Amino acid sequence: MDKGWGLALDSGSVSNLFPDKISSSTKQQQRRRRDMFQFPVCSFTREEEDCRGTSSSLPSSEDNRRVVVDEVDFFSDDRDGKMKTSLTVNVKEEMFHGESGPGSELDVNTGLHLLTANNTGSDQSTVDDGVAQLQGELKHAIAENQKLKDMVSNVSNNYSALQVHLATLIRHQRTRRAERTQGKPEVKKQEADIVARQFLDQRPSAVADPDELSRSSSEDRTRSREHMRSRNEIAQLDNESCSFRDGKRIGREGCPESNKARKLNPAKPVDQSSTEATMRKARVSVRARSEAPMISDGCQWRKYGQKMAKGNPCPRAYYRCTMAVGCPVRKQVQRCAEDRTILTTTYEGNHNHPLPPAAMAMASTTTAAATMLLSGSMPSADGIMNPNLLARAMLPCSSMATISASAPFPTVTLDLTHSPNALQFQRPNTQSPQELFGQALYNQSKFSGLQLSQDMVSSSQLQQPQLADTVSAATAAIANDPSFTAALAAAITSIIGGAHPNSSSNTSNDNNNNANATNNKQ
DNA sequence: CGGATTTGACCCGCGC
DNA sequence: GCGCGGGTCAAATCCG
Repeated sequence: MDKGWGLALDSGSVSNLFPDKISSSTKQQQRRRRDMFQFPVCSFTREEEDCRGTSSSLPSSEDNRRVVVDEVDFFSDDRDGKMKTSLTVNVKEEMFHGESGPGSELDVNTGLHLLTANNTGSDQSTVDDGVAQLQGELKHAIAENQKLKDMVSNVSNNYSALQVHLATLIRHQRTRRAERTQGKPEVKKQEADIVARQFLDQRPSAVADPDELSRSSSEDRTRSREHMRSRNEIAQLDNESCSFRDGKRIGREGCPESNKARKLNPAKPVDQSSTEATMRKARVSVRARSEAPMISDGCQWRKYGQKMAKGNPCPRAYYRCTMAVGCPVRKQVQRCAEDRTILTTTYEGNHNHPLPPAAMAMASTTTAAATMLLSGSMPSADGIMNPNLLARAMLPCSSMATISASAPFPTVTLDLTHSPNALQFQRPNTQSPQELFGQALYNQSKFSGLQLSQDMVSSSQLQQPQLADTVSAATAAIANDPSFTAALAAAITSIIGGAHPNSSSNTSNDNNNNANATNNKQ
């Protein structure tokens, strides 16, 4: 009888070495067994087996009988010479591949074997004590693991909020700087008001003041038109109380003064307003191949319009984020005219609410891209950055990342359609399209944070030497320009937010289901 | 019945 | 001034 001592860990739980339950062999485990990642462990009992690498523990095509390993010693620390506790995992398999035949069923024993350094008599009570002690340690580890998970989750959420806050503050700072240089106190004061109110809008919707909510909601609805009315923003804000009453729109004709005021009160100089609109309206466009009508990105969207765009027989759909009341994020989805399998999704705005892990990769990446774009388009101490350098550095896994600063809105385009790299790091079979897409973006954004934490990037991702130059150049540029702090923060966020893609699979699946349900309706 | 989607109308900026 | 195109609204409709 072959007695196997292999250790198999679900790759999805590598980050969690202490699952909630240490279960004995179950049918479910046996089914999952085939999908598990196996540690290469050498055999210590078979003399004919020497440690020649990972293949020693894997079955060969000629011999399906599993090569076995006796013991994996997890807790070999024997400093005090007392108990030496080993966690051993038994895997007894008669056949490795023959699960379909009778008698070939896997017999997996994941029981704990405890060895003691001074076990002269193999005292059963000592073993029991060891089991109890180990179970206690496991419980403790499980509890700590859960705490750490919670902490990571909290940090991610806080980072999202801070990101929004930071962008607002930067905007505010620039407004103030412009105020100092151009000195039009009255108008500028109103601008500052707008900024402050925008920040109020960006708070999570949990703020409970009904008046505030009503105003926030109405402002959000009108904000969508800000890019059109940027020259007359102040006048429009003054008229909003007329256009919306108790949070309900009373019609465009309900306030005849409004349009008149817009035309007659160009309260803001063109250059400043356009700058502000640009800050708000930077867009991130993602091109990806998908047969689905919409790429699932972890957020919930409500369709609010559809238009035929010129030069494209495919209609363009307009979506609004519905994960929180008043979330300003919108997206446009349109198929490419030349290649109908390519879906172009254009994102605009920052979420004003915490995001589920599945949406973090996308949101962080788009935020990072937008921030990077805006930072690059702004004069810095070192002059103006080359935006395409930024794009390439930021998204090196994408074969094509371009920035278009042309009117009306600066847009970063991330082209995933030619990028096998962007999708090649996936676990096979098990990921939903949403996870694949989010993971691709996660990989990209993680790569963009290469200099921040190289150890976080797997070696497989580093096997892209052609990217080294652009990444290094971007690193130098970023290091020399403090204005990229926000972008770096976003990149860090993307790392944190996507650092546990596997552990977020439940959430992402939920969201994916929701999104698919939405898609199916379309 | 309530929420999501559809779709025609409307508004606005821009170019001619 | 007018027409065009992009973007949004909201009543009507659909759907679970």
